[in-house]
Amino acid sequence: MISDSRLRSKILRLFPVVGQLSQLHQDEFFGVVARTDLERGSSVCGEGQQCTHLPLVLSGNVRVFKLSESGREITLYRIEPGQSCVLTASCMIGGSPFPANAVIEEDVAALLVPLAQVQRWLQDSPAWRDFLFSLVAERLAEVISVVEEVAFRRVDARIADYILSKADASGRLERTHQTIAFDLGTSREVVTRILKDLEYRGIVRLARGEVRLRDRSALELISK
Amino acid sequence: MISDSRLRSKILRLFPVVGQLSQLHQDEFFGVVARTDLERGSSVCGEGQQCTHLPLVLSGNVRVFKLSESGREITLYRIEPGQSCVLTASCMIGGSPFPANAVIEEDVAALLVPLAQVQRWLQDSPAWRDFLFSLVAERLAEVISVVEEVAFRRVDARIADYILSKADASGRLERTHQTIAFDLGTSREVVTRILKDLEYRGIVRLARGEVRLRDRSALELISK
DNA sequence: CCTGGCTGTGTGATATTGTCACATACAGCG
DNA sequence: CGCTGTATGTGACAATATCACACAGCCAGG
Repeated sequence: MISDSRLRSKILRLFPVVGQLSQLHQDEFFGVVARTDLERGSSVCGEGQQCTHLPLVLSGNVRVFKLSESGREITLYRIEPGQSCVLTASCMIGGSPFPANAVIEEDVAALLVPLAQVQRWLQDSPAWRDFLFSLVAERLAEVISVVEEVAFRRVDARIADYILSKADASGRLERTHQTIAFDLGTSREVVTRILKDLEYRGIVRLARGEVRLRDRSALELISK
Repeated sequence: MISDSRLRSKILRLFPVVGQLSQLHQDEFFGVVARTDLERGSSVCGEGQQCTHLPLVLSGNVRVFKLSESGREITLYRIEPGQSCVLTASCMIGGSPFPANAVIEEDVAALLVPLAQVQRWLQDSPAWRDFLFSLVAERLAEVISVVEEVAFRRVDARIADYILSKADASGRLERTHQTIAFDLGTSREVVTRILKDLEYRGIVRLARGEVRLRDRSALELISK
């Protein structure tokens, strides 16, 4: 039950779909959803697990990834505030098990919507249907672009993209080589070598746990 | 408009969901859907194209794939009879462009459902909702498993799997090395080399445009 | 029947990426 | 200080991708 009006308006801002529900369903929404906090590092859905609630993320983020037997990982996508775990959603509805792992990357505050309501609003609200379908379509597109990346692009170009897109305004990126490797689905050594080469060429500066961008345009060239 | 009763029963067999629509919607279904034939080799959805109908496949199949600039390809999944192009579906509903290519692999007969009906039945029929959601969930799972394959498995193991799963009862597989490479997202030379090695080891026999399985258990070992 | 031309296959050379095995460097802490 | 993890650096070698080209089987037109 959500009564705090500040929280309500935050919810409405992040999930405009809630505002598009009928007054009745909106009341029901605030009545049945539960707020949870999930701590950084905790695992959300194990491989093959069944889910009974649809989580709507208010803050923090969740990394959804695949694990290999040899200890490598690859990130499929991240769930950011205003989004939801559609894999959860589709598995709930389709009844299949969850085909990946998910861990909290930054402390998450989320709302849990029980399966029954998810289904009912799906029936009653076009906005809710669009919301869920758009989420799934978006994810499918994201995962397809991961396939494209892994299958066709060179690792140096992917690392270049990674730095360009994740570095903060001052060009700093706080990650270990291992973290980057886990995101990209490659091995730590490869990341180390490519970064070292970029440093040698004066394009980045390296320090323990951090990459600093020096020459943005050169990196853009490498990212092609 | 579908009036042929043999066709009707085929549709009901391939798409049980149609039988679960209300009588009214079922009549509407047979009234509004159009039958199309698509010829082998024709391209269905170009990258970035918008779709206005949901195609339900009755026979034949469609290969959905990604193209790289360098001329490589990778198959994301195939649409078989009884299935539909959910990418189409989710793009229709989510409004985003289609992020891949699709070509007819074997001549296709399909039904086209206009967007308006797709949306309306989504509202009225739980069975229809489940049908569409399950399709999307399935595709998402398929594409995720492609990511896993490409990122983590060795090409020889993937080729072994490929032969085991696609060869007919007598162990024959009619494909060129290029075709296999396109499916797996690797290059033709790599396929040639691995197959040649398998032949040298007595596990397969090669001929122009065909692979013949000789030693199933050895291949299963390679596929791990 | 011969002969191009096309498609499919074979192969070496070289670059990139993944794996294994260690070495070294840095940070925090008693 | 020295100890203990975590993070990074690197050589050697295996697997894969790319490039360049050779050659083999098939087939249509002469």
